[in-house]
Amino acid sequence: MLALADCNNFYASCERVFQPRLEGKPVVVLSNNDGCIIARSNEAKNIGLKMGQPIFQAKQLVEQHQVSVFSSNFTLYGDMSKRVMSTIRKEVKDMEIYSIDEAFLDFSGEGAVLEKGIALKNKVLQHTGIPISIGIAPTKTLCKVAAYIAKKHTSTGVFTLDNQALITRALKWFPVEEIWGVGRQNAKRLQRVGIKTAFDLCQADDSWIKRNLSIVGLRMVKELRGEPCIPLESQKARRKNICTSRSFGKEVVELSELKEAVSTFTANCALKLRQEKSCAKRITVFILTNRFKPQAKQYKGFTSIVLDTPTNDNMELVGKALEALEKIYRADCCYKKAGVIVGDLVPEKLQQLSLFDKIDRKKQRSVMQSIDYINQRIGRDKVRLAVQGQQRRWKLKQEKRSPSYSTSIEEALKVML
DNA sequence: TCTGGGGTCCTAGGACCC
DNA sequence: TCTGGGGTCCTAGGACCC
Repeated sequence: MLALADCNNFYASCERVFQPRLEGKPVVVLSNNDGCIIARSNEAKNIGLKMGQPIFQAKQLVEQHQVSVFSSNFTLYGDMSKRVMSTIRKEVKDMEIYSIDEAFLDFSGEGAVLEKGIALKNKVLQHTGIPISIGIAPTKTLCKVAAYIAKKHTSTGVFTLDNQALITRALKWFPVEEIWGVGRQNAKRLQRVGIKTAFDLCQADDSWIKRNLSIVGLRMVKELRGEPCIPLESQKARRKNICTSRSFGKEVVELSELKEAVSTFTANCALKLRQEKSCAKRITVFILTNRFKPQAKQYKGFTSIVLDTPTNDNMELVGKALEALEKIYRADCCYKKAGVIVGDLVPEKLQQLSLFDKIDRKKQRSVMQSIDYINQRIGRDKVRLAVQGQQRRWKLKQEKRSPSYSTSIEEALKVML
C-alpha cells in the first residue's frame, strides 16, 4: 500500500499558522507580482474565488467578504514544507517528496493503515500547524483519488481505497477530469467520446488509450485498475533544466534595464546550479511583450547559446546571457517578462574542459564560494555584479507579503507578555 | 491600471549514420 | 518501370503536474 499526504490549501494554511485569528476566515495567496490567486482557504473557495483568477477581477468579492489577501512568501512556504516533510519522514519507511505540499509514502506491510494515517495527520498538525489529508491505496493514481475523497468527503481527512468493490464504487463516481494525469485537453477529448468517469476510462480499450493518450495515459489507466506502474522514487533525480523568469512590475523598454533583469535572473540560475552541484552547457534567454495587450506590438524573443565548457559561474553565465539578450532585443517593443533557462546540465564533478579553455577554474570557484558565503549571511544578491543594477525598477510587486517568520530572526513572531 | 513560476515527459518529423 | 533497412539524435510543440 501507498499513501499520499497532501497539505490542505498549503500556502493559505502557512499564512494562517502565524495568524490564527484568520482561522475560519477566507484567505487567498497571490502569485508573484500580486497577479493571480494561487491558493485559497476553504472559505475563499466557498465564496466563489477561483484558482488562477486575476485578483483585480475578484476585487468585489474580496471586499464584500473581507478576504485576507497575501503576496506569496516562498521562503516561508519552503521552510514550512521542510518541517512537514521531516515530521512525516520519522513515521514512515520510505517517502517521495512529490511537490512542496505533497509526498507519497510507503505504507507497505502496515496493518491498520487507516489508523496510521489518522495518527500521522494529527502529528503533522500538532508539530507544524498545517492540516493535511491522506489518501491510501495500492497505486499512486488511486492514492490521488483517495486523497481527493479524503479532503472533500470525510471528517477525518483520511480515506482508504483497499478493496475492489470500494475502488469500483469510487471510480464510478470520480469525474474523468479530476484524474491525476488528465488535463484540460484530454478531459475534453474523453468527454467528447462519452467517457465521463474514471470507471468509463478503465473500460476503454488499451490500444485506443495508447493511441489517444500516449503511453503516459495507458500507465495511468493501469494504475486506476490497480496495477502499479509509477514507482515510489525516494531519490529525487537531478534536474535537467533550471529556470528563473519573472513578469515585471512595470513594462520595460530600455536594454539597460533588461540587462539588469536578465543578469539577475542568470545569477539566480547560477546559484541554483551551485546548490545542486551542477554545471550548465546551454543557456537560453527569452523576453516577452505583454500578451494581455493585443493592441501593443507583440514579440517573443528567444535564443540559446551553447557553451564550450559547462559552468556554474556567475560572471561567465551572465556574459553569455547578455550576449544572447543583445541578439533578441528589439528597441520598438515594451517588455513585460523575461527569463533565463540553463540546460544540458552535468554534475559539477564531471565538468569536461574545452581544449582551449583559458579560465582559471579553481580561482573562479573560490570567488563564487566566497560570494555565496557572504550572501547567505547578509542576504541574496548583496554582493552582485554591477550590471545587475541598483534601481531595479522592473522588480516584482509584492505589497502584501507576510514576514518570513521561521527563517529570519528579524522577522520572527513577536509575542506580547 | 491590474493577468505566475518552475518543472517533466512524449511524439513526430527531420537529419544524419552505416 | 524499378529506388533498402535499421538505427540514433535532436528539436519543436504539446500535453501534463504543482
